[in-house]
Amino acid sequence: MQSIQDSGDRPTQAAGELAILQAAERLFAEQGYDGVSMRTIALEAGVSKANIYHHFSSKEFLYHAIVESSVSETALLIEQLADSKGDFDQRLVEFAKAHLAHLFDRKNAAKLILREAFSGDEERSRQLSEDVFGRINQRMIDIMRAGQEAGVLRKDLEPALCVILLLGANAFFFQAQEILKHFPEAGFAHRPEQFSEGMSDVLLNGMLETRKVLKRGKGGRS
Amino acid sequence: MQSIQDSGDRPTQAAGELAILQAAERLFAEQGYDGVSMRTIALEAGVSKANIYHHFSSKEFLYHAIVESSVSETALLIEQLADSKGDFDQRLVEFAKAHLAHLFDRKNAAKLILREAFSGDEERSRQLSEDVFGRINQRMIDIMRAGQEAGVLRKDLEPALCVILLLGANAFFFQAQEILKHFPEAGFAHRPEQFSEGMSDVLLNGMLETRKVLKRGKGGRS
DNA sequence: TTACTGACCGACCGGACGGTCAGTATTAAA
DNA sequence: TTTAATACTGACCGTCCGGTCGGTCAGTAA
Repeated sequence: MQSIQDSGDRPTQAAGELAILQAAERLFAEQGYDGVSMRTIALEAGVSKANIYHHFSSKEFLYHAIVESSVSETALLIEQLADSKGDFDQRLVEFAKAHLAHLFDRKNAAKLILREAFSGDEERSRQLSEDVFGRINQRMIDIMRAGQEAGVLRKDLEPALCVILLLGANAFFFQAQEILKHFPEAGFAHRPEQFSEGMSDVLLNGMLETRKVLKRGKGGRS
Repeated sequence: MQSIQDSGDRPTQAAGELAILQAAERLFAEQGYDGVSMRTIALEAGVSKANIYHHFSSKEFLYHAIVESSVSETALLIEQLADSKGDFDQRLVEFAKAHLAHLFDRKNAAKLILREAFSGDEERSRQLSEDVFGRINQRMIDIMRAGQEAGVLRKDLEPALCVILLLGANAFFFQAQEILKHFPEAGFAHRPEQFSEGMSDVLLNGMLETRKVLKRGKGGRS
């Protein structure tokens, strides 16, 4: 539940340091690097600005500490998710659902990483590709390949494309949720797992060799 | 091709004003509101900082002028796209392709709007919902409904979900392209229209009542 | 008691920020 | 050619920025 470093990696973590990290993570996620001042972070954390510099050598350093913490934690969790067992299509549906749930669970970290990824900075995006996306992308591609060899997944599709469509749909829904809530017709905007079901339904039906009925109570309204 | 106000809405538009708008659009799209200073815009536009204030009353105002210009232009173009003729599935494929092409064509405007949409600001996202996304979303939903009544589109799917999956896939690809380029397996990262084909293939096969072969040369490698 | 440490603070620095203003070119109608 | 408006500029303002510095204080080990 808590965001940053719940168990100490040092014997005694100063009370202020944790407060700083938590406040900074929230603020950076909400307003971006340039949108947040060290004064605001200090105020939010209930410490002096000088105290931040006692723990972190610069604003840049503090920001990266948070990003990297989010990155490594997220990468780990998602890699674990990708290790699920079961049928190919079952695994995919479960993963999609868990992945989306994770995004909302660690909202700030996810926002921060997406912000970082889409910032347009050449160096950052390259590094993120290696640290997070590359690994989980490769993991997912392996799963897709296995699905193809098992004769379940269509062989004429690029595995990477399937992965991007799945992860992209989740990422987009996560980013756009606030906007989707304004659309009266998009009831799923308020229920991520409902979106997940529908999304998996469409994508899997488009990607599998033979169609499958995923929903139980299939009778739609009207 | 040019970004902002090619035909004058005033008899003589000051040379500087256009330069300001173009520079500001590019910079805001690349670095966001907080990341760009009025000094930088002035320098890039080749005018004095005071001159910007002669044409625009504040930084906020300049920013909104650009966002709104991007919004109205984009909304118009996309609504026109949605008016395409032909078979239901043909229309959808064509639209998806044109929509993605448009994103890349008007890169700065698209970046700006997405930035604005996902900024998390309650008011902004609400306004954008009404001004751009709401209208084209509704237009697309109508098309989907027509597809359902014609018996082409699966009736057990929420139309809004189909729309979001389609537009979301494009938006995500546009945002993530720089990152995708780092993935050796994702060849489509360098060719948007190739992504468009694959994406339409999967989505349509997942959404149509009966499957369809979209690709002509279907034999994939290996 | 002394010596030392890490956590923490208020006050301050140079510089960059958004924004203003008096004044100078430039243009076009009279 | 005068006049009036518009386009434009350099110098300047108060504020806030990231970052520094001298110093306080509680804890602890010798």
